[in-house]
Amino acid sequence: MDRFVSTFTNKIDSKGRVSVPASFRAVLERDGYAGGLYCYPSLDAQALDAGGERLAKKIDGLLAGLPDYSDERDELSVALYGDVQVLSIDGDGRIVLPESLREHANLATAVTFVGLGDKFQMWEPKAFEERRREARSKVQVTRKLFAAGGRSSDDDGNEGARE
Amino acid sequence: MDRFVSTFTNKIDSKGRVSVPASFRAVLERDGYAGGLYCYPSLDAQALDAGGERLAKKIDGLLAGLPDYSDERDELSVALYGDVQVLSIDGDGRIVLPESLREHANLATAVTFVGLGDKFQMWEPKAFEERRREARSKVQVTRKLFAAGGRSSDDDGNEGARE
DNA sequence: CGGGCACATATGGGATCGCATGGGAATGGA
DNA sequence: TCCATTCCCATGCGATCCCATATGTGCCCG
Repeated sequence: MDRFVSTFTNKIDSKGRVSVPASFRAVLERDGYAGGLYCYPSLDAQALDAGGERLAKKIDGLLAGLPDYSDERDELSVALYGDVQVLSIDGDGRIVLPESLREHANLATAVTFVGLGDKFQMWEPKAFEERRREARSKVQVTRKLFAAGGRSSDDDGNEGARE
Repeated sequence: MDRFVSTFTNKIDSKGRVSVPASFRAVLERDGYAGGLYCYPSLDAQALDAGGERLAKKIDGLLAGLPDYSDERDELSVALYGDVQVLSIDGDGRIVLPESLREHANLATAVTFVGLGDKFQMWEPKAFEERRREARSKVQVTRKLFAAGGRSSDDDGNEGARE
């Protein structure tokens, strides 16, 4: 297993600690774990994005695509790197979320970890339920577009993966 | 044999375990079994979809087509990866269905496994009976359309493969 | 041709292990 | 000295493993 998959909800204890789901930790180690977890506010949601080395490389890759000293690059650099925190995982597989991050995602007593392949997100549980509902209904639409769109080689794939 | 075929109904025991039909397990192993079974709620039915590595790659393929950090990608990721569970198969060929999945498919005491070629579905037995009846009558209609259109060779193929 | 034996599968229960969680002790910085 | 952070250990629950039983199916041998 080398991707972040499925969702887990864990509690935040009185010291602000949260267990990272064991399966996610396993992925991180396979990913060339360097003692830290990269974590930053999601750009377009009240959630946090996090991942290991692979995610860090992806961000680098995104920036590399933009010309040096362009406004876009500066903005993206700030947006992506500016708020990144490196969270260390303690001996029991737990992390501590800094105040600034908890605030952005509105985290108080529990955290829902959502695997997204290369990275994972951390949500306030109720907010995630809402988001999931939304995503589902939108996918229904997207799916119809795929089916109607007609890239036939992909078509097979879609049929298999969706239904 | 490299496709999931035919249907089986097995019981859920007091711990929530269900035996995966032996023939399905055989398919999974041929599929490059990596210790887990990918399973997620069907988007448009009260059932679960499941498969092996091949199915996982299809999901990846879908996402690979979308740019990083696009809204579409995020939504698909959440809807697909977020809901996916990796179920491990124990030494006796059984899996445990998490509460969230059982709920979606309304599974309580038994599960009907339905082979669909690349993947298979898990249904509450009565719900599946209902669904099967429906499918049968629709096939009748489809068949008449084919017959009218005139490609008779395809006729056989579809009918055989689907139901 | 028939009986019985061997094997595979499904199912149930007990024992063990790992993980999430909570709290106290040690450490370090202001 | 006080507060915050990190380390270490204890515990309870759930998940996983292992073994036992039942039911059936095919095969071999009489």
